[in-house]
Amino acid sequence: MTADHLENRRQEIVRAALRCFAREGFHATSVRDVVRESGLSAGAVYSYFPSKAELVAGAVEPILEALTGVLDAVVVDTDRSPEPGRTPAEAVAEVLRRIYPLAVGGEVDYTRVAVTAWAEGLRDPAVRAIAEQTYGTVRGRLTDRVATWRDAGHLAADVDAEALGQVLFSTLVGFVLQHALLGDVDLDRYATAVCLLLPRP
Amino acid sequence: MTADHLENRRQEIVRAALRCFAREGFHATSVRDVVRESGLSAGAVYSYFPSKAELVAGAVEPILEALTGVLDAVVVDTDRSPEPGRTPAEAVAEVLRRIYPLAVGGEVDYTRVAVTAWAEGLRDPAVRAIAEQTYGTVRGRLTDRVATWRDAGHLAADVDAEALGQVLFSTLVGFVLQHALLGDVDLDRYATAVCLLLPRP
DNA sequence: CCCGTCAAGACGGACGACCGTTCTCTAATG
DNA sequence: CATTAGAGAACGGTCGTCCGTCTTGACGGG
Repeated sequence: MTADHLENRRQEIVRAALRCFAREGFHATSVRDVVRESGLSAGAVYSYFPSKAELVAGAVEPILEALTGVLDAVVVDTDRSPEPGRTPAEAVAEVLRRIYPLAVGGEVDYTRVAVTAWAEGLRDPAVRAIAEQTYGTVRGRLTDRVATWRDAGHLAADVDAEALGQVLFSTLVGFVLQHALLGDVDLDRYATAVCLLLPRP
Repeated sequence: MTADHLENRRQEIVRAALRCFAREGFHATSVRDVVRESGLSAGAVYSYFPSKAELVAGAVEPILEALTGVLDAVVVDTDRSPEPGRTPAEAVAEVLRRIYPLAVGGEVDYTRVAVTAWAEGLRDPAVRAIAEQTYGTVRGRLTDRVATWRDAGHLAADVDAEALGQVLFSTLVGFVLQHALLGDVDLDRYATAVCLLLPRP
């Protein structure tokens, strides 16, 4: 088996699994469901993933990687600009606008997978590790932006950048939750509202 | 069986179930687990709850009711004051401060149950209905506060109150998620940071 | 050029464990 | 004695996983 073939099959299976997970969550989808959705056999799936838990981890990881990717792209764009023209809140809004089409534009709604991944992270150490690492990175970037913004004199010198980074992070995950669970949030209106936070003095 | 006895037993079972759910989530806790935790028998549990799904719903409902209760209390307090002295962000911070001891001060960490309830709401219509109703109410209250604040001239007249209400709601659920999943948020620092979001002009 | 060989990928039924739920029996109460 | 809450074994079904069987396609000897 060539390495290419192995990787292709793995991705095929992961995509089938994600369709199932988005529909029913991790626990309510059986391995049989994934097998059926993938068009393969149980034996075939188990020759690419040693257990259901590994399949879950394999499905969660690329989603969170995409999030850090987008965030880094926005930060890089910002760093390139001559001066920090965006407030930290505007940076968050930009991240939202960029990640939205990736999250809900495809065949699966990744916001639904994200919410089930949060729940799974509470008990599965592997998922938790992925979440801690990724979300830690994302939040750290936001904290850095806040600190820079504060040190440029736009916020009081004693502002707690880390806590404010946590709050801005909340506006990201809060959008994900409301989109997945309540389904009544509009990206543009939400992003616009985010930009009202931490206004320039 | 007296109505008192029935209600006491039901609450006993619900509390045992919540301990299990906070540990492992809904799907990973079996009815046997709840039976063991409650010290009763399977037959007894099933004579108070017709199914596991009802048990889940019975566990989720009082948690969300507590949330709306606290929110209403804060809104009432605010309405009593001679003028709206609190910004909408400060109202959110106050809700956080009041609900925190209820959520994590007892024998179970309700933020963990909340996160698993979100995931369950994606697929269980009964849980979803409870979440939609409660969170809809909470968000509506926040939207009202924003609209009042805007109409008092503290925000531009064309501000989208509903969207800003959604953003403020995100800071609530975002705290819950970060507390449950990452465990590294400090209530006081977070609440203080929330207050910075919408400063008085 | 054709056919026999062989290895590897895929298949899908089988397995034990455990699931949610039910039902009969027991014990204690008033 | 009548009634009923509670106990816990038992049931059919489904779970995750494994493994024996089969298909397929590349390759080399005649």
